[in-house]
Amino acid sequence: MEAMGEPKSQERYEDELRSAGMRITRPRKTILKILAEGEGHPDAMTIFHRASEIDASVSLSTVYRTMKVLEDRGAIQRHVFEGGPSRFEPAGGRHHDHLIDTETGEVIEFRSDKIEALQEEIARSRGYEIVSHRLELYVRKIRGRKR
Amino acid sequence: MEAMGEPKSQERYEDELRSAGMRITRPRKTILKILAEGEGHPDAMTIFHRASEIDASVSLSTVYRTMKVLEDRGAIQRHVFEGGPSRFEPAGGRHHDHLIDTETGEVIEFRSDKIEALQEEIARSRGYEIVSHRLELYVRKIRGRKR
DNA sequence: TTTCTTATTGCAAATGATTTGCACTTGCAT
DNA sequence: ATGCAAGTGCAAATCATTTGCAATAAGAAA
Repeated sequence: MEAMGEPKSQERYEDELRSAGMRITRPRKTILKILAEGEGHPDAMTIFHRASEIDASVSLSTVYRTMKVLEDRGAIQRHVFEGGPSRFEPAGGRHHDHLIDTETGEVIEFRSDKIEALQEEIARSRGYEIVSHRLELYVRKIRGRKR
Repeated sequence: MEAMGEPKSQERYEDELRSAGMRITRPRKTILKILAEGEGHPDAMTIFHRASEIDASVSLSTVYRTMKVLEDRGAIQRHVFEGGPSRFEPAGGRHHDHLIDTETGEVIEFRSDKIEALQEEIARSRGYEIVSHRLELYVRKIRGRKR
């Protein structure tokens, strides 16, 4: 049922870089491994920390540089939620939007064709075509019986 | 027909500050005048420049401090569009979302009750309640006959 | 496998937007 | 008019991210 931010294997990421003529270096391997683990929507610092546990020599700059390269190649997507640092997720799945739990920071993906259609309609009616869009719902868990 | 980001008079802004026990200083008066002119969705630097023409002594820090105060008092709203600096607009009108012309940076407001309802539904179905949300359509003007 | 070219790296310093510490002003209640 | 806390300008600090540079290491070629 999971199918939007579908994680990719480390090999898949490596191929994406290799086929773009990029070198597969030690630090990159480490970073890709972290991404392949697919733990949520990590920010650069989180990736850096996880990577450091595997190889203490990878630098934060390299994390940033690698993320940029992956983003440019379309291998990952960057999201900037309210007031926070950029967070990344594997790209390639279908487009989707996000629910951000304001208490935990957890990100939940969702998509609504109805909303997509309405957006399209709104832009068109104003004489515009959509280049990209973002819809973010900042939410709080409903406690109580609420089924 | 304009009714969402309805501009406010300088007096209105001053009252909002005064009733919050804040002093109406010279720099604040200048900044509020700029906001009252309601030219689009300016960022701090733009406000600073416009204010400087009226009173060259107002500082950028004061612009930032004033915007923060106004935001905390709920007198204005801050928006951070893709990769840009914060931009401000008078608050108080009905909630609305934005279309951002990717070529000119112009911001157009809109609202869709249908979309609002769908968002509500999506959050609820996941066991959450919406705290706030943002929907931004990055668009490009459709040229040609397209009526 | 050794060589060699150049992409990549780590580090430190630079950026850009925004915030803050501090000593000096200035609203404005008395 | 006065007094003092709120507000200000300025410079320095923050935060996330980028970049210059000299050193290092992929991986194509020999």
